[in-house]
Amino acid sequence: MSIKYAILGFLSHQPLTGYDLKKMFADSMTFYWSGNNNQIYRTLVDLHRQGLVSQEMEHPASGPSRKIYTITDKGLADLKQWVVSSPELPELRNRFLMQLAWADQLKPEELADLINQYEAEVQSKLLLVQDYRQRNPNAPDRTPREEYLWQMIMQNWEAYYEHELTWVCQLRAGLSDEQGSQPLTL
Amino acid sequence: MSIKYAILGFLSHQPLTGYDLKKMFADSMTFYWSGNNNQIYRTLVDLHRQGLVSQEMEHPASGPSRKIYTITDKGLADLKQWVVSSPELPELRNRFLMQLAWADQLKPEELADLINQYEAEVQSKLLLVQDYRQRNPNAPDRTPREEYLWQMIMQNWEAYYEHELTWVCQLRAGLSDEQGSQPLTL
DNA sequence: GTTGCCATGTAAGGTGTTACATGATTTA
DNA sequence: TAAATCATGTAACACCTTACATGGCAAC
Repeated sequence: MSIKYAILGFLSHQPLTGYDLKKMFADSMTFYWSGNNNQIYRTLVDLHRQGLVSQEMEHPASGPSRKIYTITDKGLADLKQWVVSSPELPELRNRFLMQLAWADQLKPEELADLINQYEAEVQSKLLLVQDYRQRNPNAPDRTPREEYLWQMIMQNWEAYYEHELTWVCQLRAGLSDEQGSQPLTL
Repeated sequence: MSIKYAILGFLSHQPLTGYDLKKMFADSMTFYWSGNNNQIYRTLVDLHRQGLVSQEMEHPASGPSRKIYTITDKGLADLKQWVVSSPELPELRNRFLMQLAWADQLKPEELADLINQYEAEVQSKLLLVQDYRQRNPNAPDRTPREEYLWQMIMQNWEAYYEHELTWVCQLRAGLSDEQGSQPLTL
């Protein structure tokens, strides 16, 4: 359960409502969640039960009432304990690679088409990430080291999509060169 | 539901039992599944109900009886339809990046330690993938184009872990250089 | 006055993992 | 005779997504 720590992480910067978190997930780029309500609100209830966050109701004169969650010392400790725990290998599920794996029944044009579509997807995502990174140069409340870490995280994503693009080019080149006779020397 | 197509894909080469599939997933490298029984056997039942595979019981004189599944024409058509369907962006969940994101409370040694652990994980996985690729030079029943595609799939994985390693080196370099003062020019 | 945003939540279902259960056969 | 492998399956649970439901306020 890793959304738990994503939430604790966001809360370690500032108190937030469920709705705030939902938005943060939705446009975070680096955190893959769909930003769906169900998980967020349930997890918040759970965190509260475990004493990792405290809850405060706010009934503003205008606007709907909201529950503001603040991380507790216990929550901070739990977060830190997770942060130093052994990192795992990334989970990478590339549906396109599976399509390729069984693509031999396709005609050359069909295969080329598939590859082009994938390239276009990756390309547009890359632009999104680059754009996002330029629009969010640095958050004001971050230490230099933290800022550096976040930049490197963004760069990791950017590099991933860039490498994916160059790989696609290689793939296509190898296919047009007489259907891949000397692909391994590329 | 993408394990469905992974199974159909394997069956498009040859008839297999659930147990065969389980082993293939377990040591496939490129297909991330845990190779757990539950999903495989359930999916096979489901595929059979849908008429995408046919089932044949075998009661060998020695050894347990087994159910051999063979892909049908309908199954082949379904597989092909999926293979040409629009590819999606890969799903990449990197727990380590999330740990980094909230790592600012750590002492420099703790952070360095975390990074080293991640590097070691990636390094050993890379060796595994490289080793696997060299041990399985080419399957006998593949067309040249198919062989090429599988090689490129393996290369995609290999390249991913390689890039992850170089990124880790950059990350560390930027941290030791006076805590990331000029990280962006890397 | 209707669309859109703020804000909370629930229902239902799909997807994936771990662990359990069974029984025969092969190998050490 | 004990352990490993072949072979099939179930139970329970964790995780994640889509869609639904409600209601107030703001802006056009």
